[in-house]
Amino acid sequence: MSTIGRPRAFDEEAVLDRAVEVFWRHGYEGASLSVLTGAMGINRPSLYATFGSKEQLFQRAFARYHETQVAAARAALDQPSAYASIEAFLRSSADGLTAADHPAGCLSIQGGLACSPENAGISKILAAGRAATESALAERLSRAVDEGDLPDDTDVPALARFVMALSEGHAVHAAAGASREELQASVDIALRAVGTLHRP
Amino acid sequence: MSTIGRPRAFDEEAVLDRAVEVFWRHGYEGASLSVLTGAMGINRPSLYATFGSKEQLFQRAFARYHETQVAAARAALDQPSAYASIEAFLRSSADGLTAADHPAGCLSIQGGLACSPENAGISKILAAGRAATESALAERLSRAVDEGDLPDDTDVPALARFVMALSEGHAVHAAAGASREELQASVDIALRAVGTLHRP
DNA sequence: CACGTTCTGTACCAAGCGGTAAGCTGACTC
DNA sequence: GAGTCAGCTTACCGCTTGGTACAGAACGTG
Repeated sequence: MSTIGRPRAFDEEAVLDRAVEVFWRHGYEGASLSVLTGAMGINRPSLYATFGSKEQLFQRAFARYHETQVAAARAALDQPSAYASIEAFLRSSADGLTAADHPAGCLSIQGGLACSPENAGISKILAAGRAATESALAERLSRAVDEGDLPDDTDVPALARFVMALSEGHAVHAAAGASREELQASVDIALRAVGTLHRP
Repeated sequence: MSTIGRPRAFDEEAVLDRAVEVFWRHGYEGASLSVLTGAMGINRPSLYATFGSKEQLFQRAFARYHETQVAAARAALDQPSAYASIEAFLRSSADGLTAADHPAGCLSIQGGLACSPENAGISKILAAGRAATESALAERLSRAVDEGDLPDDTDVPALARFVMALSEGHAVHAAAGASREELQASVDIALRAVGTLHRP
């Protein structure tokens, strides 16, 4: 914008990344402003001047989470076959859910599946994010049907839901301490189901 | 206990059921004492005299949830084959997650996957409950291996984890509004994977 | 009937919550 | 170097949180 006035003493994206981590670890309601500002290294008024409110900060954080984390899983859908896309999606999810450089699990679920009545909007935002990912999955699978890669009578929404639900369950497991190998072994089993779909 | 003194004006199990529903809908931290006492129809001091603290109330509520809800899914494991047990487990879970007489989803997950630091114990209690169900599943599958129903080289823990993770994912979906039929269609796909295990 | 006992209702507590007003600090322009 | 504007710091706001002290009400017992 402008260079007049005292320059900002922090990098907006950097402090946003710290906020992502706090929300990820403690959820929306569990992340108090004191913990947030402590982790972000800025004071309350700076937070409010920059992001507006706790809820707006969360939305920014959630958007950034999608850019930096969910994008990888979505990119995995660029595989030549439906099977390969699902495998890549599930494997990269499992990797992301158990990566060492950030909290275990998934912000879309840790963030606040259940909230107090006044924060019900947060649950909706998270659900919308998950639904968008599921839609991307369904679109990829629909293309596979068009290309003859999957049978015409494939229940595409159900298959997308199955894959997404498994990934969400893995997120729950990861948050409880499951290892990467444990999740990948579960993926192995899921892929057996997908394998049966290719040969009608 | 004793009949001396003023008799209690409420039924302990009845008010506990109301507490279960509030925790289920709003999670541990999202369920304030005001909302809890309002739904339970008792005053704060009665709640504390009867249950001790909010956390102890939650533990009682979670135990009751297991008795009344999770027990059905566990009972589904009493089927003659591993396939039938898994199918019954997943189908009864899907039914329970979308029943009309209580909130959608699962208290074990809605309750508080992520919490503020001082309530981290709640997440652990919930995780332990889920782990217990997964163990019951694994035990049933292990028996199936012993009986020759599943191949000797079956990765039993992974299969149990797969089934449990899918069920948890369905809980996430149900909380976001998924219908019973949508979940059952996802179960249909999962069962394809299980079907391939029976014929080695 | 008065007693001890136990529950209920009101009214309250300290602490933490999300959010903000006001003044100081620092970097730029003129 | 004075003026200006944005950001930082401190201290505070009203409100809600989980939890409790205290007095009154309802019972069984002497």
